[in-house]
Amino acid sequence: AAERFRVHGINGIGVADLMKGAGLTHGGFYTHFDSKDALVTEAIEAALDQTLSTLQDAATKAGRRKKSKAVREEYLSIAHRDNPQVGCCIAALGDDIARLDANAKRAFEQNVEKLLELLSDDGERKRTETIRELCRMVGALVISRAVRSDAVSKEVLEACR
Amino acid sequence: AAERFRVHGINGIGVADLMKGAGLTHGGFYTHFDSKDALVTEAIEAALDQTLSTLQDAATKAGRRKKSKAVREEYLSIAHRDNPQVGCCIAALGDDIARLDANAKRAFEQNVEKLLELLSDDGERKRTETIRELCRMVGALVISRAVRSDAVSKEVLEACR
DNA sequence: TGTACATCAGTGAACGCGCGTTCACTGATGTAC
DNA sequence: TGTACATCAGTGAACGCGCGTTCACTGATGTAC
Repeated sequence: AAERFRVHGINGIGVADLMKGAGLTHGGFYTHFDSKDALVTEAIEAALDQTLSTLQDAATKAGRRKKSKAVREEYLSIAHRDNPQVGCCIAALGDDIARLDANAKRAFEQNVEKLLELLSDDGERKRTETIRELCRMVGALVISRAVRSDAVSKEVLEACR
Repeated sequence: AAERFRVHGINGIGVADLMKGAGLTHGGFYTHFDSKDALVTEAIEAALDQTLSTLQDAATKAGRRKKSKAVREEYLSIAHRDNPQVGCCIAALGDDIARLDANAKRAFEQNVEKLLELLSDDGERKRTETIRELCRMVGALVISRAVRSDAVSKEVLEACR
C-alpha cells in the first residue's frame, strides 16, 4: 500500500486493488485495519520511515564527504525521480497529506525534522539553511516529475543538485 | 472547478458537485466539455494563468525593489498557504499533474518557464539560480501546508522568504 | 495418539453510495416569413 | 406585429461501474482432555 499510494495518489487506488496486490481478496481487509483511512495513516508512516533510512544509508556511505551532499545527490537523482513508489512521500504525497487529519500530519512533521537533522551535517549547518535546502529538494523533485520535457526535468534536478 | 481541484485534489471532487457549485445540474456538463479529463486540463491551464498574473501584479507593484523579492514574499505568505483555492497549482496539484497526460504537463511546463522569467529580475539572475529559487518556494509551500504545527509551518515559510 | 472443540484469517456475495457518462425531453430564445 | 419553426443550454432519470464496508460462512490451525 505504501508503494501504491505514492504512485497513484491516495484516492487513486482502492482497498480491493491493494488486497489483490497482496494476493488476497478484499473482504479480509478489515481483519487487519479498521478502515482505509487507518491503512493510509500506517502506510504513510511506513513510507516515511523507509525513505528516511534510504537517505540515512546514503549519508553513512558518504564517509568523509559531507553527509548533506550525499543525501542531496541521492534525493535529486534520476532514479529517485523515476521511482516514486520507493521515494520520498513529501514529494509524492505532499498535496494529499495536506488534506489528511492531524495524525498523518504529525507523522509527516516528525519525518521533516529527521530529514532536517540528516541535512545538518552533525549540527554544522544552521537550521534555517537546512530548511531551505529541504524545500529546494522537495520542490525540485515535484517539478521534475510534473514537467513535460525530459530536458527541463533534468535541468531542474541538476540545478538543485 | 479550478478552485475546487486545488482544494480537494483532482480525484477529490466530482462532476456533479462541480456543476452544483455552478448552480446547474450535472447532466448539462457534457454540453460544455467532452469529459472530466477535458475539464481538468482547461481548469489547470486557467489556474496556472490566474496565479501567474497574481504574482506578476506583485512584481509590478514592487516598483524599484527587486521583482523576485516581491514575488517570493507574496508566494511564501501565510495568506497563500491558507488559500490554496486561488494559489499556485504547482504546490497544490503538483503530485496530481505528474500523473496526468502530456497536455497538462505541457501547460505546466510553460507556466514554470514564465515563473522562472518572473524570478529572473529582467535577466539579471542566472537561470540556475532562479530554478533553485522556484524549487525552494514550491517545496516550502507544500511542506508548510502538510506539517501539523503552525509554528513549524511558519518557520519553513520564513526561512525561505 | 486420537477425538472434540475453539479460534480466527481469509472468502466472496452483498450493501448503499457516488462516480463519469448518456439520453429523451423541456422550454426559453432566436430566426424566417 | 404575429405566427411557425429551429436551435440548443439545461434537466433529471438512468446506465454500468468501482468504491468502502459488512457479514455469514469456510477451512486450516491450535488447544484440551
